[in-house]
Amino acid sequence: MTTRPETPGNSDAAGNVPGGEAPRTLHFIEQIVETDNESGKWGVWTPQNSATTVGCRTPVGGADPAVLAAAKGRLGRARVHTRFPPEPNGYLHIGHAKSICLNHGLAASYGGKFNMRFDDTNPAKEEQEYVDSIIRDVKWLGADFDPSTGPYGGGLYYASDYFEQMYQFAVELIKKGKAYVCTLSAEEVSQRRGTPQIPATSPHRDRPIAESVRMFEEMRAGKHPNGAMSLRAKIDLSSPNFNLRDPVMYRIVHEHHHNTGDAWCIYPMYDWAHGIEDSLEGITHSICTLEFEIHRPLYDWFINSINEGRTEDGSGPWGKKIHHPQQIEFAKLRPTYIITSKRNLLKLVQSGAVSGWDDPRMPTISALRRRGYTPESIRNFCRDVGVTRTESSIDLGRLENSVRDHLNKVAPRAMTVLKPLKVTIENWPDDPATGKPRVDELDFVINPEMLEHGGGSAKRKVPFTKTLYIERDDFMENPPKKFFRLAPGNEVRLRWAYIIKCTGVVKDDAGNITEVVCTYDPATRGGDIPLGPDGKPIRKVQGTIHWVSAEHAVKAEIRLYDRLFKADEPGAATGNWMDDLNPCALETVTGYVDPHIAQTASYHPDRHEGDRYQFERLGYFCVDRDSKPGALVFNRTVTLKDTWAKENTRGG
RNA sequence: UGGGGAUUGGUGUAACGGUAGCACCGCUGACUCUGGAUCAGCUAGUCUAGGUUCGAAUCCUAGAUCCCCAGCCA
Repeated sequence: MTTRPETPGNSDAAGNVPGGEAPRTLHFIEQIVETDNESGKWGVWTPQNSATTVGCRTPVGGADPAVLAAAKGRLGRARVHTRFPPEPNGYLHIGHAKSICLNHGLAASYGGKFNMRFDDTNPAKEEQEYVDSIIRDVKWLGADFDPSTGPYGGGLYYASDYFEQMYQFAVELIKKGKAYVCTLSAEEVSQRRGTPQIPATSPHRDRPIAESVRMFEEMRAGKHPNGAMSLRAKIDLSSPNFNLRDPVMYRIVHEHHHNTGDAWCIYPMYDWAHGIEDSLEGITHSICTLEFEIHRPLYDWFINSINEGRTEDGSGPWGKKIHHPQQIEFAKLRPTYIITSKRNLLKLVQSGAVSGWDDPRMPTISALRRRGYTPESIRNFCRDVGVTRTESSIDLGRLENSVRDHLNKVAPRAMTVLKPLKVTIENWPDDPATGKPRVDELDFVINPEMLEHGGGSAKRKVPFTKTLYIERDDFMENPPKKFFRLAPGNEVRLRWAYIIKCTGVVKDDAGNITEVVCTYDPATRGGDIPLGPDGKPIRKVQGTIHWVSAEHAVKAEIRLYDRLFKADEPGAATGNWMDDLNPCALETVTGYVDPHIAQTASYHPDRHEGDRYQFERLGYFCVDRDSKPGALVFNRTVTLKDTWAKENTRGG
């Protein structure tokens, strides 16, 4: 059995931590990398190829010497160089996270480099806003591509920075008789595409080379309108693989580009551009999703065609051979209960079904961040689901479990009441000095998990007095069996405080319960349970509920999020995914927040994150960016597991 | 009815001709000042049919099912 290599850094993007969990078997791409490393397929890192590539937007100018030293440890190692190449035509979503973790994780595991590259070859769809958001999201996820801050950073690149080089290569292909200018309209090309049995046709594939060169120059010079002509590769009009039926390499698009402005009016197609981008950057393993598998012959054909007539030492008319990376495909991540198509996500945003790309109900990285997800939890999730060529769908519950797992360990606890019910402790004493109800300051353990993990017994105070709020769900006048919470005549523990007993209820004219009256037992303060003569506790309460002091708690807007879709595969049954939108995916309530949290919780614009907490017995919550001084807004990231609710529904 | 892929418990994933394992979900129980967490246990699987072999999830043959491909999108 093969297992993961030792990680040069402290932890890789896949989330493996030295000395952490048991070694994992290698997934198929790691096995390819290992095989390549053993055979020396890609050579080793040298000072030359370790330096940043031409076109890098993040040169290692004032780099931290320590980071550079780490990068130096790369020298002599087998070369592994990956990249994440999104088109900036939308926000990144959870599916992209898998690719980011995979690519960055590979670079980190094998002491290689990871490039961030924008595949920005279609100005009609791309925007600077998307470029900015993608950079923000990739960095936040922890896939540091900046060579001056990340040991595996290979730099930031734009495909559009290679346009001149791509153009020169295209001219070269024309001159080699491997490409020609075609004046068929898009519609005509489509009509002549043929069928699996019938070959395509093109009247222009034998256009004289000189004429194609001249016309291609005219295309670049802007002498022709959109769609008037295109540059096509001369491959095989009868190939069963339609990608090889003389695919278009360049089209005319008179449109402003977010990076190159108006410098160009011809733009390379994906297949032509992508291999060149990978090659120029020295990428070893060009990882993409399964639907590109059928493009791989074309990926290879283009690079081989450029290399035809080229030599290793650069002698001869065409110069030196260019690097030929290996394309590898894997199955994309498809979680249940969400959609990831950029077109449909855009529709959600534009239709107003959500408030924006970072609406916490969205599956985008920025939405998950706003919702309270941690980068660690997303990385762990991506590691857990694995990397294969099998198309599968992942239960969204696993993502939710992942963030619960992480937040359980790191989130401070607090008590907050979402749907309040007033509780009066009728035997609570007054303070003789003021004549008002006494205020008790009780100890509250900030995070019992950290306590267990040796993180100290950090505590803070929480005020208790005569009038409290508890959760409305935690009281029932006529409770079913196995209801461990408050009910008439019943005892319950108030978390970190006293055991109380319900002695009565107050109702309004309509018969609704407006208040619960209780007595408290002073001997049970702070969790103490009086011992009997036999040394054993004289009683045991089954339930512990959370509470806040009515006088001290602070009101806050709390947004309770649920899944955006109520179908595990939106649209599968209804035929229209919009029909499966969950109308209850957002419920806003005014809750009563622990006064300590109300004072200290804040949003951090620099990190685009708000403080995260566990509101005990309810779930994990974080401060939203809509918060204003004195008016906090919280998002519910995810609920806690609730076996009582499950039991309750099961029982009917 | 062309070509390219895929198929292991409910879900995801290991196995690389030699004991079908792991995780999640689910179910039991223990523990617990969160009906949380933690711990222990249980349930459940090789798409089908042939063949090769001492031995097949793995190799061969045939079939089934699902996904991708005929953008001047990526």
